[in-house]
Amino acid sequence: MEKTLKSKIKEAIRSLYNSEVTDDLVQIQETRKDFKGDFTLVVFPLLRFSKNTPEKTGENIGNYLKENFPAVSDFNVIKGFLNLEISDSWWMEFFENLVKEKDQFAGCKTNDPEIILVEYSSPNTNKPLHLGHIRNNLLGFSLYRILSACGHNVVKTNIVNDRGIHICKSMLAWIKFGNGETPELSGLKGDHLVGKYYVRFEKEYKIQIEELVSSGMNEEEARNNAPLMKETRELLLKWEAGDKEVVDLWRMMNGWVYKGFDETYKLLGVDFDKIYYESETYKLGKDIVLSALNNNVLYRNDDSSIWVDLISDGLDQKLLLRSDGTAVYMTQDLGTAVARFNEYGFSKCIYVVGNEQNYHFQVLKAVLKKIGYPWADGLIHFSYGMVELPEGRMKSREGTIVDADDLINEMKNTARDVSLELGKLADFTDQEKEEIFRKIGLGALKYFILKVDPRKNMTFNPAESIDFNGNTGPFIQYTYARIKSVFRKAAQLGINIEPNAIHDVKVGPKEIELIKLMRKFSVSVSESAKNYSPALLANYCYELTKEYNQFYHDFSILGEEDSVRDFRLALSGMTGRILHSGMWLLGIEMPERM
RNA sequence: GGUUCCGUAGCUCAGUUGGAUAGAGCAACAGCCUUCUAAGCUGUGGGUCGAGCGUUCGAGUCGCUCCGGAAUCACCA
Repeated sequence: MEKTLKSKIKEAIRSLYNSEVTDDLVQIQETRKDFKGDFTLVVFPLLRFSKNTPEKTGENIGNYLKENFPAVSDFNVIKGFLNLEISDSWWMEFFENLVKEKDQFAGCKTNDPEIILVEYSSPNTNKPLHLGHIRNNLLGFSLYRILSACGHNVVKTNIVNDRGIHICKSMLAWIKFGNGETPELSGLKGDHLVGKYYVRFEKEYKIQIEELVSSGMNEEEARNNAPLMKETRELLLKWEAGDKEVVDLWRMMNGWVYKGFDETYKLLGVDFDKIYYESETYKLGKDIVLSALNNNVLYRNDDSSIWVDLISDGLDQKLLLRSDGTAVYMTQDLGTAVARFNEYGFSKCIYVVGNEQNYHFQVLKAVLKKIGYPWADGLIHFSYGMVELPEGRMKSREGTIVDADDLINEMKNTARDVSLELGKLADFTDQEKEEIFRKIGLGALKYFILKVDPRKNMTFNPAESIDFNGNTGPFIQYTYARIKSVFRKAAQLGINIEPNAIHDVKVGPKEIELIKLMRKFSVSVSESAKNYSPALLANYCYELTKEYNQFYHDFSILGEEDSVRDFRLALSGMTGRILHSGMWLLGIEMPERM
């Protein structure tokens, strides 16, 4: 609509003032609620063509449009704003086309589809997933769905940090204190079991440090000389040397962890097309660094460590390979990026990684470009803010980490408590009930996290997290369930619920309001894709839900004469379809009843 | 100290490429269940958009300077 309106307005200016104007001067926006009209043209930028007052200019353009463009039924001018009213018949026509459209995302499709990689999750294999990972996974997965809906070819990838000193800590603690404990024997989820030994390591390590400090050593020395740390380093060296016993243990414990992660991913409803392992990409990274050294792009320090100088890029000098020749984090990320490009030839690779790594990704991009990979321009760090608790940041030392599995369970339990207290779903089997509680609990969690602008740090209050009122997932789910309920009832009454059953019917402002909001659906999907922000879409879903709820309360649907009833059924059905699609893009399931 | 990000109602958050009188929810108070699901709807109160200056017809939005908070500046990942 805006597009045709725009060209009509340009036509008007051509005819009235004999001038050509550029698109950016024709500013069209939705009319504010308190004024009459649907779209508003801001006339201020056009005054230099009309050489007239804002009021007169608005008047002239309005008259021209009303005479030459049937969709514009009327207009009014307030100060420098020309409010245009779109005819009811235009809106009805729009709505009927929307109902007929089979592909819900037809309006969102991009003109130039790209191959896009989205990396998310990126767990370490020494501890279970926590609340921060949940935000990461939800953002990444939702981004994948939104970009796909816009017609891009999107690959979901994950990089697992399965190598390094941290996993050796868990291994060592398991060797020393584990007594052969396994997930099967203990009944513990694999990632939790390994995490338990990581915590145990830190605990024992701390004791050793304290002992050394009290015997007169300074803290840094104590950290390096604690027997446990020495043993861990030996373990790492053995791993790098390929010691069979160590590698077997590493394989076994990582296997436990992966099994645990898979369960959590399944609960969250996320998955991946391709998983990369750091243990497989760090060698490629080393090769890249060494060959760049030969081409004089990098330099070697006196102690034979390898560095890159990025001072001319406004960055610093950065280590790429340790003096003993082993890889650092950056090394493997270089390797992973190249491996990905070789495999997929992406035009964009989006890294969903927390904002504490902003600097890392600036460097990664700069190094790749320096080495000579022009495609590095397509690397995008999708940086999101931390999740804080009301008491402040999550800290593992203080035991304030919110575990992902625990949280998901807690959400389900709360959903169950609330539902049962409201006395709902009495006629359902236990299994059906559990399925609905799962959808509601997770819907609450996902929506709560996704509705916030990703860039911002957010506060997550576990106690109040499952608010089922207001701007929440369950509110939207509830509205959807009610729409479904109306249709069940209609079917019982033998009413034809086919969505094309729209006859001539007089529409009121409330209906128009709903249709206008429906029109914004594909816009908000496109905007979400462009800004990499599922939050825009989430807030749109809320807006539509709120509008529909008022409609639902103000009007009866089934109790009207046939033509009105069918129209309202069609409106309800379409609202349900859009809400379902929107929430699906966010990875949120919609229950048919709740 | 350098760099990047954030600051909107008591709390949690929206606010499209700069547009009209600043938007929700929660919390508080007052109404609405014989009626398609009350996990809902309606109403009331609540603001120096961190502060100041600038750019212009117009600034929560753009620029500069402060103030406050976060992250980062590792031979950790």
